[in-house]
Amino acid sequence: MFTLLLSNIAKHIHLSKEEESFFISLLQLKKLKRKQFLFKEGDIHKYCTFVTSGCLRSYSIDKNGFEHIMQFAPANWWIADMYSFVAQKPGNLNIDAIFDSEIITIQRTDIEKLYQAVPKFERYFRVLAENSLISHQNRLMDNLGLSAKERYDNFCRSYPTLIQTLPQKQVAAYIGVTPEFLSKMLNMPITKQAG
Amino acid sequence: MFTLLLSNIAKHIHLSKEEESFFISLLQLKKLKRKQFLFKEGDIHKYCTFVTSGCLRSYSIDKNGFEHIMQFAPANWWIADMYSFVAQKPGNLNIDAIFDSEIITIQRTDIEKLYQAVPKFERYFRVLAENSLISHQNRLMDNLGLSAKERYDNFCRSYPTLIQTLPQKQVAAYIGVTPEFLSKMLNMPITKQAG
DNA sequence: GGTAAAAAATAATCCAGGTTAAGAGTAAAA
DNA sequence: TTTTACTCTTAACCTGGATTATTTTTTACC
Repeated sequence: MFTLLLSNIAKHIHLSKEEESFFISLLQLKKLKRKQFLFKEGDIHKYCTFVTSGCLRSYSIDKNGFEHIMQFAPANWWIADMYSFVAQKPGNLNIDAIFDSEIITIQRTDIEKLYQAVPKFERYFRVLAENSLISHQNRLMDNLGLSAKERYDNFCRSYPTLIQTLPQKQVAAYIGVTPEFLSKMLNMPITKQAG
Repeated sequence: MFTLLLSNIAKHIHLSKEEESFFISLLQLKKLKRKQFLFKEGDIHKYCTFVTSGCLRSYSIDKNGFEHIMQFAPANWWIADMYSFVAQKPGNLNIDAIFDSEIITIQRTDIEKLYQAVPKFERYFRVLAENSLISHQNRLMDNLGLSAKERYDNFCRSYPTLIQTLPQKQVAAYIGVTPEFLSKMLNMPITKQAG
């Protein structure tokens, strides 16, 4: 039930039996149906979420009504509106389930308790934040320097499993093109494709 | 000498006199001349850097030879090629000084020692990484959803001091347009500017 | 299975921002 | 104080990707 999360944590820090059971006592299990929201723009984010099955996404909606996907979270990933979660102010993101999903949540106030009781968790979440920062920096550079085709190829390389199950539309909203252009690009004769 | 850094740290964690002097013993002071490199693409990043005066920048160079700026680091900011620093592999970024600068560096191996000796620093760097993550996420959404003019206005709002001292070219390389287009945009009649 | 809704394909037209090139300021270095 | 090298501007032209609209295919759900 919690094994996926515990083994994820074990990669970074070692917990005693007591620490582990204290941690588990702070967790809640939930299920989300496809298209069900975990968090809406304007809410204040109270939970950090770990996905054990299915897939969630976080995205913002720009002033023209277009969705831009910040992150996909398949099994074994954390997801949150970091800004709202950290600052405890209304967030700009929406988070919902792309497929039926099972998640584990932990409340913000409980994370603070956890940091007090088991400071090792500061390390775990530091490493997570650093890795997430690195991947966002990479993505930013890709958006500034690569063509749509290159960003698409990158995406396929980074998420070989996801690309098979996700609607094209969602991929377009992640790499930063319209669904129409992505379709055109994928059906373009090979000879015309940019490397 | 180290007061700027110490007061930055004091905002997040409290250090005893012993902890403080141990920390200081790990630091090195350096000076960089304008245009001098701290780090070049392909190097393995051994230092984390805190700027006490002047301004550094980190940037990558795309396959067409264009620079894209990841971060400006004026006084009171940290800067590093996080990927290279964390993974200890050759990095993709360059870091150099835009103006003559004074910096404090700490070696990666010493940071690990610091985490062992004073675990509170895990918290300090966790909070830093989280804040940095939030601002990179914001920037990513801005790049996906806003026009060049809006990104420029955002930049002016976020860095009111920097905008006065930076060459336009550097601002263009940050917001993701060519210097030519930025110039055109800034000299466009007000009536034609997008909101 | 039937049908309503969403997703994908196709195509014509449009535009924000890129490209190229050349000249005019301006700062730095010698 | 004169080179030398950036930086900024201007302008004509170009293009990757957006927009809009219509049709076809797939998927979800009764």
